[in-house]
Amino acid sequence: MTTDNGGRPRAGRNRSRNRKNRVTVKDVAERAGVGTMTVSRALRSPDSVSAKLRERIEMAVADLGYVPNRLAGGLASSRTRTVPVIIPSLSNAVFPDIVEGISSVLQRHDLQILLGNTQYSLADEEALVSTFLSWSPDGVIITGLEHTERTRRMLAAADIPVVEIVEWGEAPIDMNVGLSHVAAGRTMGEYLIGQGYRRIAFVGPQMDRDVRAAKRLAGLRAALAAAGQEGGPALSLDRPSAVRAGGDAISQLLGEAPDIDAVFFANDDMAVGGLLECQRRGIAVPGTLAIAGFNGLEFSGEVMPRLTTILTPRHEIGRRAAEMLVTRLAGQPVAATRVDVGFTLLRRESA
Amino acid sequence: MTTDNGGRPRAGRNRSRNRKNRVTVKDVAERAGVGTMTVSRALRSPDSVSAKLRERIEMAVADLGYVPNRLAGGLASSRTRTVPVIIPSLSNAVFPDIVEGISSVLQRHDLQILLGNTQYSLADEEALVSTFLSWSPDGVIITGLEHTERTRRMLAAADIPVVEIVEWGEAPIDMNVGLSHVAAGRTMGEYLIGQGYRRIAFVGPQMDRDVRAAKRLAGLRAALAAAGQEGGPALSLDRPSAVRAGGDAISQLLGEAPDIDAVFFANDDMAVGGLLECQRRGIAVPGTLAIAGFNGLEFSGEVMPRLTTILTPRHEIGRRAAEMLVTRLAGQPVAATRVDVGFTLLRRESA
DNA sequence: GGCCTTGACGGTAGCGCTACCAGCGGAAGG
DNA sequence: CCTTCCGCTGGTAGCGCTACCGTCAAGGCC
Repeated sequence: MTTDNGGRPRAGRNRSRNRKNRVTVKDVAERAGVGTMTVSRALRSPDSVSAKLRERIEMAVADLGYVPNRLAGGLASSRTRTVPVIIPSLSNAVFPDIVEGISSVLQRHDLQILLGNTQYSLADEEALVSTFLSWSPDGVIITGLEHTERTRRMLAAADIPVVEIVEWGEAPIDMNVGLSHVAAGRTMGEYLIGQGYRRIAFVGPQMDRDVRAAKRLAGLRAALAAAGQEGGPALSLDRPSAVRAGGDAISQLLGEAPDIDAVFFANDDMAVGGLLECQRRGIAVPGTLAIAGFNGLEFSGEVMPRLTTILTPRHEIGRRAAEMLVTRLAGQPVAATRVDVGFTLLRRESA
Repeated sequence: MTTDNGGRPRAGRNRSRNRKNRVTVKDVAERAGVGTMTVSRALRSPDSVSAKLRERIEMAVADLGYVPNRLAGGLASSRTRTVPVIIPSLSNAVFPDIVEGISSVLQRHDLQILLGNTQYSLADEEALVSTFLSWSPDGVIITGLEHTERTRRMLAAADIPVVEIVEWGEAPIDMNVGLSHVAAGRTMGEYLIGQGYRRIAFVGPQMDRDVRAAKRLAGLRAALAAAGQEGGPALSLDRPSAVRAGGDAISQLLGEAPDIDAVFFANDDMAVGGLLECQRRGIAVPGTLAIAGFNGLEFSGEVMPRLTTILTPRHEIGRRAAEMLVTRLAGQPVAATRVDVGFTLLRRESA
């Protein structure tokens, strides 16, 4: 047992005891009566070792319970089978879906995820990239196309596959999978205008930091401009996206701009919050006020009326990003290095 | 630039070029006119180096853009500032909250998270633990108290702080933060019985794998038994928890056991799905059918009627687990190594 | 049958860092 | 003024693994 309930301060120093008993390649090599290199090869590329030795080595590994030390391997080869995944937040339901998609591919290829959370801060992102690179990762998956100059430089200099995800656009550092949030915002704007709404408000979370929410707003404004319309107010909340935030936003909007006839929320959780707030207040949706969301989270299709929203293929973004990375790592060419996964307007009842 | 758009297969082999240019402690030492050890010390424990040298070294580091190689450092010291976090799934909204809590503490202490996803499989968990340990992590955070014997052995032998989270119980490997899911299930059962419900059904996701959902059911059954009642059917779905799954479960239950008067869902997302399905079908909640959930996800309080549920302090679990780990790593004793964070029954309108 | 190719195998030299310990100079004490 | 002690500093020896290349045996060829 490693604990003694009282919580003895098990020093972080001096793990030598731990080491003394450690099984190394050398032990395996001796046991199998071969050289260390043969053991190393047998484990990494079994085909390059004769069947007989391979078998002996496998037995020795099993007998001794040998687990290779990845630090040593990584140091020697600068390949670590490690992929940092850098996202702005986990509380926004969008990112777990993406990470799940990434994870489904990477785990199959024996690649470990290092998770980093930037809190939508480019400075934090830069710090994360720096430490992650000190792990000699085999590749990097990072959210968005906007980074500090130093972040871009470090990633480019690392000479490993880099996939920028979620947003699709020009001049990625290396590879890119995502969608145009401006186009998505415009599509929703055009749809709402086409439905006859005129005073369309927008609600986004912390838009000074969440660039993609801001782009959706830009798209909406483009659509309004093209239609020669003015639209309604745009609200940038000072807290992360959440159901409750959407409800509060509705209350605020109704106070400030009671003439609005539609609200486009930058995220479904807020939109559903808005929808439910309307129900509580007895406001007819979409009769009095139309509500639209973004992302196509599962429960947006379960509320009544169902939420009109834009479905983003989050799992696919993660999966494809990971696949591109894996392909590159296998030394194969990646057919398309800039992938626009698009989006789908879900016309439902709320707008 | 590292890309050439066509996707040239950048070989995984031969990163020597990369290496050649790498700035090492030696370069910094030369530049600052000191020995490598002094550089190493200046970076890890600045106080043990004279102010003059420290300053010179800091300048050299900045000038050269030195970033220490963590693999080499880890190999030499067997300390890596790395903490694997092992959870069953990211798609269950519960776990992102926990990871967020962990992350908020660990990032502050310059500890990296290695994320592992077991898909509720103990065999996958064992494989994950094995690879993670080969990284010489400084500690481990792992979900649940049930593991394979080998998993437990490996973790105990690693001689690092281990925190088992989410579930609270006897004989943890090392430290433990969570709550009793049996007690929580019983509490909800007692409440429902107290409210006069008699035919109480239960719906859980993949209960052969999700041990904690099964324990909530066990708690409910204990409450029913104590009250001398029989309850209703228990449904174990064959897919992960989701809103849609809850709606389908309601449909199935109404077909199979139309006399039920309450449904206790093992998760809020399913419960909300059930609630919304009832609304679509015009079934009065709680009049005809009461609905209860579990976890206290945010939107459970926004639907109408609001969902009666059990609030679990997910962020707190993550935060405290990380804090215990950090305390141990600092060589300080942890006051309580087994922490029951408890739960709160949220009596609302749906049951 | 001798020579050269081919492929499996192993020795050795690092990868970049830190633990260990020795050295050295200055402060304190006799 | 010399000794003792202490704290800063740096040389050296690994940490455990893999890249590189040399060795050696087997097989193919003329």
